[in-house]
Amino acid sequence: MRDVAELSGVNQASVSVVLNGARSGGGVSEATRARIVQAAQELGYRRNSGAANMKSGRSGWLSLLLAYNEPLSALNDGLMQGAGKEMVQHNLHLHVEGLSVESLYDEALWPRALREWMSDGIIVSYGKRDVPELEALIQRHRVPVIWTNARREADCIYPDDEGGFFAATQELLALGHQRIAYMFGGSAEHYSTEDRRAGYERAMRDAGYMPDVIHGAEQGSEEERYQLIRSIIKRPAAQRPTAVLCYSDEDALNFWSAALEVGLRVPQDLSLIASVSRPKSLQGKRLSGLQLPFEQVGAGAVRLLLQKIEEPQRSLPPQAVAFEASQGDTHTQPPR
Amino acid sequence: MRDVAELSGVNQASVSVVLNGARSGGGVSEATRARIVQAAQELGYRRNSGAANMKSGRSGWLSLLLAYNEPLSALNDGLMQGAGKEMVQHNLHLHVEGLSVESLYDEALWPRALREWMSDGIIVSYGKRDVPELEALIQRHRVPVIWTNARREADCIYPDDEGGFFAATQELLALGHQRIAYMFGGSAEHYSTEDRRAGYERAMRDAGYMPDVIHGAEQGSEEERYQLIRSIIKRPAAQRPTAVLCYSDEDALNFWSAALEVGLRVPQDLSLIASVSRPKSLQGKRLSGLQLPFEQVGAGAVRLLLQKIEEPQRSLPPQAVAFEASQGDTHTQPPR
DNA sequence: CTGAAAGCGCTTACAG
DNA sequence: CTGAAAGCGCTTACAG
Repeated sequence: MRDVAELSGVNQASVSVVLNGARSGGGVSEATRARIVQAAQELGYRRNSGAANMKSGRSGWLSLLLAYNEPLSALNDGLMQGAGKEMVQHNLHLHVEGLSVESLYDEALWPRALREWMSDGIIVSYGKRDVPELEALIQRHRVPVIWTNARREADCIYPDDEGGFFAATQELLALGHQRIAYMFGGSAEHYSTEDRRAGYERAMRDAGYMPDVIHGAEQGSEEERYQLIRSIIKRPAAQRPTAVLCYSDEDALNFWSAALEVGLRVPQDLSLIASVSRPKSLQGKRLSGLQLPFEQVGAGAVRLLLQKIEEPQRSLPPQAVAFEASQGDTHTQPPR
Repeated sequence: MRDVAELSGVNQASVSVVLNGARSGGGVSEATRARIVQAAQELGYRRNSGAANMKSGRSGWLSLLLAYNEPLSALNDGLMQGAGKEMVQHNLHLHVEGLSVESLYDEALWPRALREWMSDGIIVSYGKRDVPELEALIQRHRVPVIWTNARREADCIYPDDEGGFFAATQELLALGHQRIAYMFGGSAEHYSTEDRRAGYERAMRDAGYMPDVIHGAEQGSEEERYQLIRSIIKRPAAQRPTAVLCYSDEDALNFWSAALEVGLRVPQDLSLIASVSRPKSLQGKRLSGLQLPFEQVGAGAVRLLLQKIEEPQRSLPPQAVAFEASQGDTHTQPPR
């Protein structure tokens, strides 16, 4: 900056105002401004963000702490994009640190966003229900935090899994399905496991039908799980579900292939809906899916975090983000 | 830090040495050290990393610029993890910024890692073949850079797609397959599109067989693509391939479902191998896959970048990372 | 419209 | 073993 000032024949402070000044203009003539910009270009000037942050007390960074634990890490893209787009509007930047399980227990591996003062706030996407270690770490460091993809008492935002599966079940009911099964799935550590089933059951009960939750084989091998699915597809037609709602898209594809195996068509003979984080296809048809609304979760998390940064003491009420209606080629009227 | 010094009755500089000093000890007695650590805990001291970087001239961050463009963004996890693990060993931290297409053209959206001086070097994962805009941006900012997932003249590291598909073809040949087809795929912008096909063709020619590349429908709908696959499965047995190698796991699953539709079994009647970024299953069997070696690419990128930071002028030779042998349940001996 | 000065929170050589 | 001082590169209020 001193070099730029010298080359353009002005004071270093003027360079600061022109290149990074908050108020545009700031009392610098157009000619001077042009000279400074020119000089900065010539010298390849890049601001030292450490120095800038030190003075201003704000870094302009928000940190996203992303758990490495499969299968939840697949959620990255949507969250990042949603958060990123929202941040552009506030002239903020997103900064992602991976968070491995081990890193919670070894001080040397702690995310730097927690250990040091380097971002204005933190968005956590951990995915498990209870992480007391992480909780303690955060408490101790008094950083503004918003939790995503977790249902907690405050300061969180997550997809409305209960509502989404309720609505999807209603959609199938509206098409005329009555024997709608739910293929249970998910990790015991994640709220969605309970919530999705609950949404399905509520819709079934509301409509006066018995929920049919397909359990078992959760712990078994993939092979066992497939055999279970096959046995359901092979039920006599009058007992076979005409539609299956699945926690996971993998299971939906397994229903699909089991149907193929016995000569049933999807969706004419069997409707399928599952939640998906990215579109899935088979036979050139798109699996009807509830797209997880992670872009909105990401954007919402940024907005909440900005509030939290303003008023760190205030608890923010939990926020559930609605799914969009299921889209795809694998749900239709039931066979008559 | 001043507060910590006061509370523990020492000079601020001693606090710095104890809490963040490079050389352990640094000439501070054990008793003093303990008092200082205690005081820091009590006050919840967190170092201001901006100030620290400013003094030391090194930030301890490496930036990973990650393209948002589907479908390449799915590569995140492996790269991040591989890079992250390697960095821990050098006491460095990984910092990820998303890179959208638009951000290349709008100065306000440029990654901060480029605009500002805030990390010691950059790992780029963009995925497209040519990105002159990004190239120019980087050149202009004179930051040490390593490119991943791109085959370039220098300073890059990428999966050895040619070698991987060569080896997979040889594996199928070794099992006794002769009619091995290759389902073409990939984006025109990515080197793997060419390289995978080339690896397949080289293995076939080496063995004295005609390559059978299934083209067409690249631009068509998913439905058209599936019809093409179906027509191949419906060929008379003597002309039908006994094994298909696929660029994408989606196509492999489509071959699989087409086989199911006409009553062929996988792998007894049809072997399938595809490259995968995460495991895929159908019917409770795992698709035989070439696992993309992104963890190694990430770790290697960090090592290369550290070299580059030491000697920014030197061009580093391109580095291709081998795939592991294909694993899964869908390749076996051909039907007799 | 432009310049001089203070100070953000650290690290590092150096003096005691 | 401990302390005093300089200075990293900025921003911001203030003086001219």
